[in-house]
Amino acid sequence: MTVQADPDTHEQTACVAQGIAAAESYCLDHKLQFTAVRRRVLEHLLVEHRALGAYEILDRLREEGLGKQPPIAYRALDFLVEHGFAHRIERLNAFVACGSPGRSHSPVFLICRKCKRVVETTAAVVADKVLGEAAKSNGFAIHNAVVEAEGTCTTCVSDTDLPEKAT
Amino acid sequence: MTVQADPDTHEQTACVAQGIAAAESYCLDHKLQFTAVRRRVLEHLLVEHRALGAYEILDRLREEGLGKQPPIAYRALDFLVEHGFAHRIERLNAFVACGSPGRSHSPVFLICRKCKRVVETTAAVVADKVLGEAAKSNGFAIHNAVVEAEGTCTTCVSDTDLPEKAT
DNA sequence: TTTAGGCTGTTATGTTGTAACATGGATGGG
DNA sequence: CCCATCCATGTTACAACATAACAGCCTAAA
Repeated sequence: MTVQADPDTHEQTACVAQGIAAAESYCLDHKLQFTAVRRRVLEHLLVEHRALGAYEILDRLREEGLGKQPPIAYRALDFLVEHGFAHRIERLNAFVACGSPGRSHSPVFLICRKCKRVVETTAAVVADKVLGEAAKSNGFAIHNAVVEAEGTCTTCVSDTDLPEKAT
Repeated sequence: MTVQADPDTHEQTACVAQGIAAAESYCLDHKLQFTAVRRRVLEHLLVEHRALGAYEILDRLREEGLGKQPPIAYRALDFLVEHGFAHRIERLNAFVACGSPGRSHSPVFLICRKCKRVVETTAAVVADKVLGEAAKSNGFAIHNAVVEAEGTCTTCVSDTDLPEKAT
């Protein structure tokens, strides 16, 4: 995936433009409406590169005059998630832009406790395989899997106290 | 882990007694108070063998005269989770009894969409290996991981569509 | 007996999410 | 052109999940 180290310069980077372009073309191809609200929500998610709560997004939409009530934000987020432009982070009740829009994948999320940044990485093959086996031996048919890990990212790990341990 | 096929006979099985006994002895060893509320909540979780919401548990405590307000349930659940007798299922905002209390493990949850049953299986490989690698290459130190898969269990997969949820 | 710690009781409120219905704009068939 | 249809948005109202903050109470140790 694309990783952007410096949030300050991030807003202007190709990251955002690429994400928007990908969504745009996908929507064109699939006759979906990439409306102002949906676009703006995706832009916010792309710019932040961290998980944003629905109400956090709603606040921004309000400031921009794009919507006032929760359903506005939730509907846009549902759309983005449904079509693979964003993911929901269960652990945080929040949403993050997808790092690989268009491609079907089994994302793994690394969530930094301190800065709340979310890195999406694809450990697809192994995760699918191992989970698949676990499911099979328990008679489960998996529709949808979530792998989320909370920890400390490189930039934050140097900062303060705890060196912390794995799982 | 222990899997219990028939919920009707489940209530009386060793499953519950074992879980309670494990918690009891752990609490003794660690000078923790295994109070009535905590015990009862764990019993409910063990009996159900599926994820229960905090308010669902609270309802039962109410019926039994063990508590009326949300904090009662949440505090008991926090205790159980903190000491490894239960897990929180992020995806469902709900809680389930731990299948391997006392042992440190990296649980994977298989959640049935229809009957809401939760099977806990230990695919340590997923957490340790896959996540470990992903984390390493992204400079993350993992504290805590969640692997949750939603799907359809054996008994429900045959039914095709309908009959959701047990209670 | 006093004190400190931990559990429970209670109020109040914060946060997240959705059901249900109304409005309005675009599009395509007649 | 007009209407039916679809889909997005606007709005109200509420449901579901969660916690802050403080009060009371019991027990165990000093």
